[in-house]
Amino acid sequence: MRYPAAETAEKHQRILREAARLFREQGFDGVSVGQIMQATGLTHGPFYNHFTSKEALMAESTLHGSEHSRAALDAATLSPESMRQYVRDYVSAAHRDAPGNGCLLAALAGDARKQPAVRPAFTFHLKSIIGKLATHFPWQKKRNPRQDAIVMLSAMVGAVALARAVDDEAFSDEILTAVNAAFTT
Amino acid sequence: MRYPAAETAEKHQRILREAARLFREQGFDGVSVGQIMQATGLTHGPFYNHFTSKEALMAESTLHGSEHSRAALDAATLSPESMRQYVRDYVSAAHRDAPGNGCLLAALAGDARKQPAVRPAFTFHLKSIIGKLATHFPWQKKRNPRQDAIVMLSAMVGAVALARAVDDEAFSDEILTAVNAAFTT
DNA sequence: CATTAAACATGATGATCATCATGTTTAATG
DNA sequence: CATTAAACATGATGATCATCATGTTTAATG
Repeated sequence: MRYPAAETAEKHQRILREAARLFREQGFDGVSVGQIMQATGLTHGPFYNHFTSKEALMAESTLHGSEHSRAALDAATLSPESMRQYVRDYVSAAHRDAPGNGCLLAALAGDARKQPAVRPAFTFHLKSIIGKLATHFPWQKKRNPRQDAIVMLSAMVGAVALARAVDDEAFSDEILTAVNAAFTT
Repeated sequence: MRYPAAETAEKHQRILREAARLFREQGFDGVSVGQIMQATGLTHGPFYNHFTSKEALMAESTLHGSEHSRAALDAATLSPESMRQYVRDYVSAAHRDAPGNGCLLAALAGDARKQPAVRPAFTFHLKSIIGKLATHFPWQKKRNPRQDAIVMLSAMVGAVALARAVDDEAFSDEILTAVNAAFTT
Protein backbone atom coordinates (compact mmCIF):
# COMPACT_ATOMS: atom_id res chain seq x y z
CA MET A 1 0.00 0.00 0.00
CA ARG A 2 1.76 3.16 -1.16
CA TYR A 3 -1.25 5.32 -0.45
CA PRO A 4 -2.84 5.54 3.00
CA ALA A 5 -4.52 2.19 3.43
CA ALA A 6 -7.54 3.65 5.15
CA GLU A 7 -8.15 6.15 2.35
CA THR A 8 -7.75 3.47 -0.29
CA ALA A 9 -10.25 1.22 1.45
CA GLU A 10 -12.64 4.13 1.70
CA LYS A 11 -12.27 4.85 -2.01
CA HIS A 12 -12.97 1.21 -2.74
CA GLN A 13 -16.20 1.42 -0.78
CA ARG A 14 -17.08 4.66 -2.52
CA ILE A 15 -16.70 3.03 -5.93
CA LEU A 16 -19.01 0.23 -4.81
CA ARG A 17 -21.55 2.66 -3.44
CA GLU A 18 -21.60 4.96 -6.46
CA ALA A 19 -21.71 1.98 -8.81
CA ALA A 20 -24.64 0.46 -6.94
CA ARG A 21 -26.46 3.77 -7.17
CA LEU A 22 -25.67 4.54 -10.81
CA PHE A 23 -26.36 1.00 -12.01
CA ARG A 24 -29.80 1.07 -10.40
CA GLU A 25 -30.49 4.49 -11.90
CA GLN A 26 -29.30 3.83 -15.42
CA GLY A 27 -28.74 0.10 -15.80
CA PHE A 28 -25.45 -1.76 -16.15
CA ASP A 29 -24.96 -0.77 -19.77
CA GLY A 30 -26.10 2.79 -19.16
CA VAL A 31 -23.15 3.70 -16.97
CA SER A 32 -19.50 3.74 -18.00
CA VAL A 33 -16.54 2.90 -15.82
CA GLY A 34 -15.42 6.50 -16.32
CA GLN A 35 -18.69 7.89 -14.97
CA ILE A 36 -18.50 5.71 -11.89
CA MET A 37 -14.93 6.75 -11.18
CA GLN A 38 -15.82 10.37 -11.71
CA ALA A 39 -18.68 10.02 -9.23
CA THR A 40 -16.16 8.81 -6.65
CA GLY A 41 -13.85 11.77 -7.31
CA LEU A 42 -11.15 9.71 -9.01
CA THR A 43 -10.04 9.47 -12.63
CA HIS A 44 -10.74 6.39 -14.69
CA GLY A 45 -7.20 5.02 -14.41
CA PRO A 46 -7.14 3.47 -10.95
CA PHE A 47 -10.34 1.53 -11.55
CA TYR A 48 -8.30 -1.54 -12.40
CA ASN A 49 -6.36 -1.24 -9.16
CA HIS A 50 -9.67 -1.86 -7.41
CA PHE A 51 -11.54 -4.28 -9.68
CA THR A 52 -10.54 -6.72 -12.35
CA SER A 53 -13.27 -5.67 -14.78
CA LYS A 54 -16.57 -3.86 -15.12
CA GLU A 55 -18.27 -7.24 -14.90
CA ALA A 56 -16.64 -7.90 -11.55
CA LEU A 57 -17.82 -4.51 -10.31
CA MET A 58 -21.36 -5.25 -11.44
CA ALA A 59 -21.36 -8.45 -9.39
CA GLU A 60 -19.75 -6.88 -6.33
CA SER A 61 -21.87 -3.76 -6.36
CA THR A 62 -24.98 -5.93 -6.58
CA LEU A 63 -23.88 -7.76 -3.44
CA HIS A 64 -23.11 -4.41 -1.83
CA GLY A 65 -26.60 -3.15 -2.59
CA SER A 66 -28.05 -6.42 -1.35
CA GLU A 67 -26.47 -5.95 2.07
CA HIS A 68 -28.08 -2.56 2.53
CA SER A 69 -31.47 -3.79 1.38
CA ARG A 70 -31.40 -6.85 3.58
CA ALA A 71 -30.43 -4.79 6.60
CA ALA A 72 -33.37 -2.46 5.93
CA LEU A 73 -35.74 -5.40 5.74
CA ASP A 74 -34.29 -6.95 8.90
CA ALA A 75 -35.05 -3.73 10.73
CA ALA A 76 -38.65 -4.02 9.57
CA THR A 77 -39.15 -7.62 10.69
CA LEU A 78 -39.47 -6.54 14.33
CA SER A 79 -43.21 -5.95 14.26
CA PRO A 80 -46.17 -6.75 12.01
CA GLU A 81 -46.89 -3.06 11.65
CA SER A 82 -43.35 -2.24 10.50
CA MET A 83 -43.60 -5.07 7.99
CA ARG A 84 -46.74 -3.51 6.54
CA GLN A 85 -44.94 -0.18 6.46
CA TYR A 86 -42.08 -1.81 4.59
CA VAL A 87 -44.48 -2.89 1.85
CA ARG A 88 -46.13 0.54 1.79
CA ASP A 89 -42.76 2.23 1.38
CA TYR A 90 -41.76 -0.21 -1.33
CA VAL A 91 -44.84 0.42 -3.42
CA SER A 92 -44.64 4.18 -3.01
CA ALA A 93 -44.09 7.14 -5.32
CA ALA A 94 -40.95 7.96 -3.34
CA HIS A 95 -39.42 4.59 -4.12
CA ARG A 96 -40.57 4.78 -7.73
CA ASP A 97 -38.88 8.16 -8.11
CA ALA A 98 -35.57 7.21 -6.50
CA PRO A 99 -34.35 4.02 -8.14
CA GLY A 100 -30.76 4.82 -7.24
CA ASN A 101 -31.51 4.28 -3.58
CA GLY A 102 -34.20 1.67 -4.08
CA CYS A 103 -34.58 -2.05 -4.41
CA LEU A 104 -32.23 -3.70 -6.85
CA LEU A 105 -34.84 -6.30 -7.77
CA ALA A 106 -37.14 -3.68 -9.21
CA ALA A 107 -34.31 -1.67 -10.78
CA LEU A 108 -32.18 -4.45 -12.25
CA ALA A 109 -34.28 -7.57 -12.87
CA GLY A 110 -34.25 -6.96 -16.61
CA ASP A 111 -30.53 -6.25 -16.67
CA ALA A 112 -29.62 -9.20 -14.47
CA ARG A 113 -31.10 -11.59 -17.01
CA LYS A 114 -28.54 -10.41 -19.57
CA GLN A 115 -25.55 -10.25 -17.21
CA PRO A 116 -24.42 -13.73 -16.18
CA ALA A 117 -21.89 -12.29 -13.74
CA VAL A 118 -24.66 -10.65 -11.75
CA ARG A 119 -27.13 -13.51 -11.58
CA PRO A 120 -25.68 -15.35 -8.58
CA ALA A 121 -25.81 -12.21 -6.42
CA PHE A 122 -29.27 -11.37 -7.72
CA THR A 123 -30.53 -14.89 -6.99
CA PHE A 124 -29.07 -14.87 -3.51
CA HIS A 125 -30.73 -11.56 -2.77
CA LEU A 126 -34.13 -12.59 -4.06
CA LYS A 127 -34.09 -15.82 -2.07
CA SER A 128 -33.15 -13.92 1.03
CA ILE A 129 -35.93 -11.35 0.67
CA ILE A 130 -38.56 -14.00 -0.02
CA GLY A 131 -37.46 -15.97 3.02
CA LYS A 132 -37.76 -12.95 5.29
CA LEU A 133 -41.15 -11.94 3.90
CA ALA A 134 -42.52 -15.47 4.26
CA THR A 135 -41.43 -15.61 7.89
CA HIS A 136 -42.26 -12.13 9.10
CA PHE A 137 -45.09 -10.63 7.09
CA PRO A 138 -48.40 -10.76 8.99
CA TRP A 139 -50.21 -13.13 6.64
CA GLN A 140 -53.91 -13.31 7.29
CA LYS A 141 -54.68 -16.81 6.15
CA LYS A 142 -51.51 -18.73 6.99
CA ARG A 143 -51.98 -21.28 4.28
CA ASN A 144 -48.68 -21.05 2.48
CA PRO A 145 -46.60 -18.10 3.61
CA ARG A 146 -43.79 -18.83 1.19
CA GLN A 147 -46.10 -18.91 -1.80
CA ASP A 148 -47.88 -15.81 -0.55
CA ALA A 149 -44.52 -14.07 -0.13
CA ILE A 150 -43.53 -14.89 -3.69
CA VAL A 151 -46.81 -13.56 -5.05
CA MET A 152 -46.66 -10.40 -2.99
CA LEU A 153 -43.04 -9.67 -3.87
CA SER A 154 -43.67 -10.35 -7.56
CA ALA A 155 -46.52 -7.87 -7.47
CA MET A 156 -44.38 -5.30 -5.61
CA VAL A 157 -41.48 -5.63 -8.05
CA GLY A 158 -43.76 -5.65 -11.07
CA ALA A 159 -45.72 -2.65 -9.85
CA VAL A 160 -42.64 -0.51 -9.24
CA ALA A 161 -41.09 -1.54 -12.56
CA LEU A 162 -44.29 -0.74 -14.47
CA ALA A 163 -44.92 2.47 -12.54
CA ARG A 164 -41.43 3.61 -13.52
CA ALA A 165 -41.86 2.75 -17.18
CA VAL A 166 -45.12 4.57 -17.65
CA ASP A 167 -45.57 8.02 -19.11
CA ASP A 168 -48.68 9.07 -17.24
CA GLU A 169 -48.24 10.00 -13.61
CA ALA A 170 -51.85 9.45 -12.56
CA PHE A 171 -51.77 5.98 -14.10
CA SER A 172 -48.42 5.29 -12.47
CA ASP A 173 -49.87 6.29 -9.10
CA GLU A 174 -52.88 4.09 -9.71
CA ILE A 175 -50.64 1.04 -10.18
CA LEU A 176 -48.85 1.67 -6.91
CA THR A 177 -52.05 2.37 -5.02
CA ALA A 178 -53.71 -0.81 -6.27
CA VAL A 179 -50.87 -3.06 -5.15
CA ASN A 180 -50.54 -1.21 -1.89
CA ALA A 181 -54.22 -1.66 -1.15
CA ALA A 182 -54.07 -5.34 -1.99
CA PHE A 183 -51.40 -6.17 0.58
CA THR A 184 -51.45 -3.62 3.37
CA THR A 185 -55.12 -3.18 4.22
CA MET B 1 -40.37 3.54 -55.40
CA ARG B 2 -37.50 2.21 -57.52
CA TYR B 3 -37.68 -1.23 -55.94
CA PRO B 4 -40.83 -3.35 -56.03
CA ALA B 5 -43.16 -1.61 -53.64
CA ALA B 6 -44.53 -4.85 -52.26
CA GLU B 7 -41.07 -6.17 -51.47
CA THR B 8 -40.05 -2.93 -49.84
CA ALA B 9 -43.13 -2.94 -47.64
CA GLU B 10 -42.42 -6.51 -46.69
CA LYS B 11 -38.83 -5.62 -45.76
CA HIS B 12 -40.15 -2.79 -43.64
CA GLN B 13 -42.38 -5.21 -41.76
CA ARG B 14 -39.50 -7.64 -41.40
CA ILE B 15 -37.33 -4.98 -39.82
CA LEU B 16 -40.13 -4.22 -37.36
CA ARG B 17 -40.64 -7.88 -36.58
CA GLU B 18 -36.96 -8.71 -36.09
CA ALA B 19 -36.43 -5.57 -34.05
CA ALA B 20 -39.37 -6.41 -31.80
CA ARG B 21 -37.94 -9.87 -31.28
CA LEU B 22 -34.32 -8.86 -30.75
CA PHE B 23 -35.17 -5.93 -28.48
CA ARG B 24 -37.21 -8.21 -26.23
CA GLU B 25 -34.44 -10.78 -26.21
CA GLN B 26 -31.51 -8.48 -25.59
CA GLY B 27 -32.85 -5.07 -24.64
CA PHE B 28 -32.79 -1.87 -26.66
CA ASP B 29 -29.12 -1.19 -25.96
CA GLY B 30 -28.17 -4.83 -26.44
CA VAL B 31 -28.96 -4.86 -30.14
CA SER B 32 -27.33 -2.76 -32.83
CA VAL B 33 -28.96 -1.40 -35.95
CA GLY B 34 -26.57 -3.58 -37.92
CA GLN B 35 -27.71 -6.75 -36.16
CA ILE B 36 -31.33 -5.96 -36.81
CA MET B 37 -30.69 -5.31 -40.49
CA GLN B 38 -28.66 -8.49 -40.74
CA ALA B 39 -31.55 -10.42 -39.20
CA THR B 40 -33.80 -9.12 -41.97
CA GLY B 41 -31.32 -10.15 -44.65
CA LEU B 42 -30.32 -6.61 -45.58
CA THR B 43 -27.14 -4.64 -44.98
CA HIS B 44 -27.03 -1.77 -42.51
CA GLY B 45 -27.19 0.95 -45.15
CA PRO B 46 -30.89 1.04 -46.08
CA PHE B 47 -31.97 1.24 -42.46
CA TYR B 48 -32.33 5.00 -42.82
CA ASN B 49 -34.52 4.58 -45.86
CA HIS B 50 -36.99 2.88 -43.54
CA PHE B 51 -36.63 4.68 -40.21
CA THR B 52 -35.33 8.06 -39.17
CA SER B 53 -33.32 6.73 -36.23
CA LYS B 54 -32.85 3.78 -33.90
CA GLU B 55 -35.01 5.61 -31.38
CA ALA B 56 -37.85 5.79 -33.90
CA LEU B 57 -37.50 2.07 -34.55
CA MET B 58 -37.63 1.33 -30.83
CA ALA B 59 -40.91 3.20 -30.57
CA GLU B 60 -42.43 1.68 -33.70
CA SER B 61 -41.33 -1.86 -32.94
CA THR B 62 -42.85 -1.53 -29.48
CA LEU B 63 -46.16 -0.60 -31.05
CA HIS B 64 -45.75 -3.46 -33.49
CA GLY B 65 -45.22 -5.93 -30.65
CA SER B 66 -48.16 -4.42 -28.82
CA GLU B 67 -50.50 -5.20 -31.69
CA HIS B 68 -49.59 -8.87 -31.66
CA SER B 69 -49.93 -9.12 -27.90
CA ARG B 70 -53.27 -7.38 -27.81
CA ALA B 71 -54.62 -9.60 -30.55
CA ALA B 72 -53.55 -12.67 -28.56
CA LEU B 73 -55.31 -11.38 -25.47
CA ASP B 74 -58.43 -10.50 -27.46
CA ALA B 75 -58.59 -14.10 -28.64
CA ALA B 76 -58.50 -15.19 -25.01
CA THR B 77 -61.30 -12.94 -23.83
CA LEU B 78 -63.92 -15.20 -25.37
CA SER B 79 -64.37 -17.47 -22.36
CA PRO B 80 -63.46 -17.48 -18.67
CA GLU B 81 -61.51 -20.67 -19.17
CA SER B 82 -59.40 -19.24 -22.00
CA MET B 83 -58.69 -16.22 -19.82
CA ARG B 84 -57.36 -18.49 -17.10
CA GLN B 85 -55.30 -20.28 -19.72
CA TYR B 86 -53.91 -16.94 -20.84
CA VAL B 87 -52.60 -16.29 -17.35
CA ARG B 88 -51.23 -19.84 -17.08
CA ASP B 89 -49.35 -19.43 -20.35
CA TYR B 90 -48.05 -16.06 -19.29
CA VAL B 91 -46.60 -17.36 -16.04
CA SER B 92 -45.08 -20.42 -17.66
CA ALA B 93 -41.59 -21.75 -18.19
CA ALA B 94 -42.19 -21.58 -21.94
CA HIS B 95 -42.85 -17.84 -21.78
CA ARG B 96 -39.92 -17.32 -19.43
CA ASP B 97 -37.62 -19.11 -21.85
CA ALA B 98 -38.76 -17.29 -24.99
CA PRO B 99 -38.64 -13.56 -24.27
CA GLY B 100 -38.28 -12.78 -27.95
CA ASN B 101 -41.81 -13.96 -28.61
CA GLY B 102 -43.20 -12.99 -25.24
CA CYS B 103 -44.81 -10.07 -23.52
CA LEU B 104 -43.06 -6.76 -23.97
CA LEU B 105 -44.09 -5.61 -20.51
CA ALA B 106 -42.05 -8.35 -18.86
CA ALA B 107 -39.17 -8.05 -21.29
CA LEU B 108 -38.82 -4.29 -21.59
CA ALA B 109 -40.24 -2.57 -18.49
CA GLY B 110 -36.76 -1.78 -17.20
CA ASP B 111 -35.59 -0.54 -20.59
CA ALA B 112 -38.69 1.53 -21.24
CA ARG B 113 -38.00 3.60 -18.15
CA LYS B 114 -34.72 4.77 -19.70
CA GLN B 115 -36.03 5.29 -23.24
CA PRO B 116 -38.35 8.30 -23.43
CA ALA B 117 -39.21 7.53 -27.06
CA VAL B 118 -40.68 4.18 -26.06
CA ARG B 119 -42.71 5.24 -23.06
CA PRO B 120 -45.85 6.40 -24.87
CA ALA B 121 -46.21 3.07 -26.69
CA PHE B 122 -45.42 1.17 -23.52
CA THR B 123 -47.99 3.15 -21.55
CA PHE B 124 -50.65 2.64 -24.19
CA HIS B 125 -50.01 -1.08 -24.22
CA LEU B 126 -50.13 -1.44 -20.45
CA LYS B 127 -53.38 0.49 -20.18
CA SER B 128 -54.89 -1.64 -22.89
CA ILE B 129 -53.92 -4.94 -21.24
CA ILE B 130 -55.16 -3.84 -17.84
CA GLY B 131 -58.48 -2.75 -19.32
CA LYS B 132 -58.99 -6.10 -21.01
CA LEU B 133 -58.05 -8.09 -17.92
CA ALA B 134 -60.33 -6.03 -15.70
CA THR B 135 -63.26 -6.63 -18.03
CA HIS B 136 -62.77 -10.23 -19.00
CA PHE B 137 -60.93 -12.13 -16.29
CA PRO B 138 -63.32 -14.28 -14.21
CA TRP B 139 -62.85 -12.44 -10.93
CA GLN B 140 -64.29 -14.30 -8.01
CA LYS B 141 -65.18 -11.46 -5.69
CA LYS B 142 -66.15 -8.66 -8.05
CA ARG B 143 -65.13 -5.92 -5.68
CA ASN B 144 -62.82 -3.90 -7.83
CA PRO B 145 -61.90 -5.65 -11.06
CA ARG B 146 -59.61 -2.88 -12.23
CA GLN B 147 -57.60 -2.91 -9.03
CA ASP B 148 -57.52 -6.70 -9.10
CA ALA B 149 -56.34 -6.63 -12.70
CA ILE B 150 -53.50 -4.27 -11.83
CA VAL B 151 -52.40 -6.47 -8.95
CA MET B 152 -52.58 -9.65 -10.99
CA LEU B 153 -50.72 -8.19 -13.96
CA SER B 154 -48.05 -6.68 -11.70
CA ALA B 155 -47.51 -10.10 -10.17
CA MET B 156 -47.41 -11.74 -13.61
CA VAL B 157 -44.90 -9.26 -14.98
CA GLY B 158 -42.82 -9.32 -11.81
CA ALA B 159 -42.80 -13.11 -11.66
CA VAL B 160 -41.64 -13.54 -15.25
CA ALA B 161 -38.99 -10.83 -14.89
CA LEU B 162 -37.66 -12.36 -11.67
CA ALA B 163 -37.87 -15.92 -13.00
CA ARG B 164 -35.77 -14.83 -15.96
CA ALA B 165 -33.16 -13.09 -13.84
CA VAL B 166 -32.54 -15.96 -11.50
CA ASP B 167 -29.72 -18.48 -11.70
CA ASP B 168 -31.47 -21.45 -10.15
CA GLU B 169 -34.01 -23.23 -12.30
CA ALA B 170 -35.92 -24.90 -9.48
CA PHE B 171 -36.28 -21.54 -7.74
CA SER B 172 -37.30 -19.92 -11.01
CA ASP B 173 -39.99 -22.57 -11.48
CA GLU B 174 -41.17 -22.04 -7.91
CA ILE B 175 -41.76 -18.34 -8.59
CA LEU B 176 -43.87 -19.10 -11.65
CA THR B 177 -45.80 -21.86 -9.92
CA ALA B 178 -46.62 -19.67 -6.94
CA VAL B 179 -48.07 -16.87 -9.03
CA ASN B 180 -49.87 -19.31 -11.25
CA ALA B 181 -51.50 -20.98 -8.26
CA ALA B 182 -52.54 -17.65 -6.80
CA PHE B 183 -54.56 -16.57 -9.82
CA THR B 184 -55.71 -19.61 -11.76
CA THR B 185 -56.99 -22.05 -9.14
C1' DC C 1 -37.36 5.80 -74.23
C1' DA C 2 -35.04 9.20 -71.16
C1' DT C 3 -35.30 10.82 -66.50
C1' DT C 4 -35.98 10.60 -61.71
C1' DA C 5 -35.39 9.35 -57.14
C1' DA C 6 -36.30 5.53 -53.53
C1' DA C 7 -34.14 1.48 -51.90
C1' DC C 8 -30.15 -0.76 -51.88
C1' DA C 9 -24.69 -2.02 -50.85
C1' DT C 10 -20.31 -0.63 -49.44
C1' DG C 11 -17.55 2.02 -47.11
C1' DA C 12 -16.51 6.31 -44.22
C1' DT C 13 -16.78 9.11 -39.81
C1' DG C 14 -16.83 10.58 -35.20
C1' DA C 15 -18.25 9.29 -30.65
C1' DT C 16 -18.09 6.28 -26.78
C1' DC C 17 -16.12 2.83 -24.18
C1' DA C 18 -13.46 -0.92 -21.64
C1' DT C 19 -9.06 -1.75 -20.96
C1' DC C 20 -4.01 -1.07 -21.27
C1' DA C 21 0.54 1.62 -20.99
C1' DT C 22 3.40 4.80 -18.83
C1' DG C 23 5.05 7.74 -15.59
C1' DT C 24 4.49 9.51 -10.65
C1' DT C 25 3.72 9.45 -5.78
C1' DT C 26 4.61 7.66 -1.34
C1' DA C 27 3.62 4.18 2.65
C1' DA C 28 5.75 0.29 3.87
C1' DT C 29 9.80 -2.67 4.03
C1' DG C 30 14.42 -3.92 5.31
C1' DC D 1 17.78 5.90 4.22
C1' DA D 2 17.28 3.27 -0.17
C1' DT D 3 14.06 0.27 -2.39
C1' DT D 4 9.72 -1.48 -3.69
C1' DA D 5 5.36 -1.76 -5.55
C1' DA D 6 0.26 -0.35 -4.93
C1' DA D 7 -2.63 3.46 -6.01
C1' DC D 8 -2.92 7.22 -8.58
C1' DA D 9 -3.28 10.54 -13.22
C1' DT D 10 -2.92 11.06 -17.98
C1' DG D 11 -3.04 9.50 -22.19
C1' DA D 12 -3.19 5.59 -25.70
C1' DT D 13 -5.63 1.68 -28.21
C1' DG D 14 -8.84 -1.13 -30.51
C1' DA D 15 -13.60 -2.34 -30.71
C1' DT D 16 -18.33 -1.15 -31.37
C1' DC D 17 -21.83 1.70 -32.92
C1' DA D 18 -25.24 5.15 -34.92
C1' DT D 19 -25.32 7.73 -38.64
C1' DC D 20 -23.67 9.73 -43.05
C1' DA D 21 -21.66 9.69 -47.96
C1' DT D 22 -21.36 7.76 -52.35
C1' DG D 23 -22.34 5.06 -56.06
C1' DT D 24 -25.75 1.62 -58.16
C1' DT D 25 -30.08 -0.36 -59.44
C1' DT D 26 -34.53 -0.03 -61.37
C1' DA D 27 -39.82 0.89 -60.93
C1' DA D 28 -42.31 4.64 -61.94
C1' DT D 29 -43.09 8.92 -64.50
C1' DG D 30 -43.88 11.66 -68.56
